[in-house]
Amino acid sequence: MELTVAEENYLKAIYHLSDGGKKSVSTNDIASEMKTKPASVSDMLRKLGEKEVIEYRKYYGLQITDSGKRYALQTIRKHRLWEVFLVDKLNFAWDEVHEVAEQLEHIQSPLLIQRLDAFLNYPKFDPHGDPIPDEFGDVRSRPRVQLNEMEINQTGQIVAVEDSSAAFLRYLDKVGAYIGARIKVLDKVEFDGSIEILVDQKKTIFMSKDVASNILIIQS
Amino acid sequence: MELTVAEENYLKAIYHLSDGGKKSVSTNDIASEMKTKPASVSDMLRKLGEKEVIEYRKYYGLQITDSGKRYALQTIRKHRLWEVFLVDKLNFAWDEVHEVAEQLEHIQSPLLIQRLDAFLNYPKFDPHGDPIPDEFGDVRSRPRVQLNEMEINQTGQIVAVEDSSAAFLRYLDKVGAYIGARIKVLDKVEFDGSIEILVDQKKTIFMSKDVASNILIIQS
DNA sequence: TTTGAGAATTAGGTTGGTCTAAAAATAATT
DNA sequence: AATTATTTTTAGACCAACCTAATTCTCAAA
Ligand SMILES: [Mn+2]
Ligand SMILES: [Mn+2]
Ligand SMILES: [Mn+2]
Ligand SMILES: [Mn+2]
Repeated sequence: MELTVAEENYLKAIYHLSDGGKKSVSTNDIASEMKTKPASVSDMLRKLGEKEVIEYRKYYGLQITDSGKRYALQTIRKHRLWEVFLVDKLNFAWDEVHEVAEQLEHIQSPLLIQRLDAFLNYPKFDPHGDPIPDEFGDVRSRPRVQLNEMEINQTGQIVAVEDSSAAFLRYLDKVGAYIGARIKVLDKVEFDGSIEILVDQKKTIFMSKDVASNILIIQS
Repeated sequence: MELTVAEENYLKAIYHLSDGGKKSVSTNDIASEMKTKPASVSDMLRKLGEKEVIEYRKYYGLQITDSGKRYALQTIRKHRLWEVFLVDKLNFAWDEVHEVAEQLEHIQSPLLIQRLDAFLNYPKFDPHGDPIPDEFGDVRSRPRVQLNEMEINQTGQIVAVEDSSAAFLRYLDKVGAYIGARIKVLDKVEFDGSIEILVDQKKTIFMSKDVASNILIIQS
């Protein structure tokens, strides 16, 4: 069975809003995420229910099915692979890729995705540090901590940011704290929670607790 | 103004069928090209007329406007750039690319196309030897060379013959050197100017300088 | 110059995706 | 427990893109 572009977008939104099927999602939540009206969502939920990618009980919410999860993860996989392509190969900035990936994720061609994946050297994370599901929908998830929660002398790798505003990304770019950078905590200031880190064993940078709390690390 | 995916596809078909606005096209021609019914075409022609990308007089056919040509050439440009990407970067065979390019050509992002063009090193021809319009819609008139003037390792596509005698055409047929065939020069013999070429990546043929000088190639 | 074949258009219907406004169901408050 | 507020669904409509069947138009042959 194949899904329409709109169905793919709804399913992806449902997957994200429900945190992979764990939390419950409301019609209004979906509507605001999709920038449509609740009436349109009700209509779509009925259709998604008929296609059995969600289990839908009127007025009582929905549950994404295993089939639905597979579709959602497939779309997420494509979205993130394209984002890697745009950044790594076409020199897009982090904050320029989303709109385009939102379109590219709907291109139908298993061969294309397989080849793209190989061309990009089987990346495991997208430019925002989010994990790329494999072709079976498996997501390798490693525990991520906020940089401000790390202790002195602990080390790790920057894998994601929680604030992806252009201003924040520009700041990171400027100080050289890019995704993938290896870091070590050199010092922490008790008073205000600010932190000093060593980036890639060569550059030392200071940042406020506020900034650090928006940087996600996988420790190693 | 923006065109829908369907409108882009119709306009591209009209552009091609009319040979860039030179020949007249019938509703039935469009219908069979687009694999739709004539009734659907009439409907679409009315819409395209309203958007002034064609000039449409009921029962008397249509004329693509300058605006329409620009849109068509833009879509063709994107289609062919993506084909180059698929073949050069993702190792698609040149007969596997069309379906996917048919989808990719509708992605809306001027920046994407600009960057893709640069990434591919500003190619002038697609994998089928068709010219890629530049960002202003200008198509470089395709310089044709005689096969005997090509050098070893150069590639191209057979586009015409200068001798159209039955005997010559019969010969071409026999060796599989038909119009449209992609060729690569494998070897040249200094002594008599004879040449060895690879046809469609599978068949090797020898020909005299005399024969080769009657075959016209667009290099790519 | 009438007529008939074929081409093209219109009429009316379907599906997907959206909307507003009205109605119904659930949740919260008194 | 009753009433009000909020959420959700339904009703009815619109637009894009298609379809089949009926109609209209053009053009060439009788
Ligand atoms: Mn999307
Ligand atoms: Mn992302
Ligand atoms: Mn297309
Ligand atoms: Mn081509």
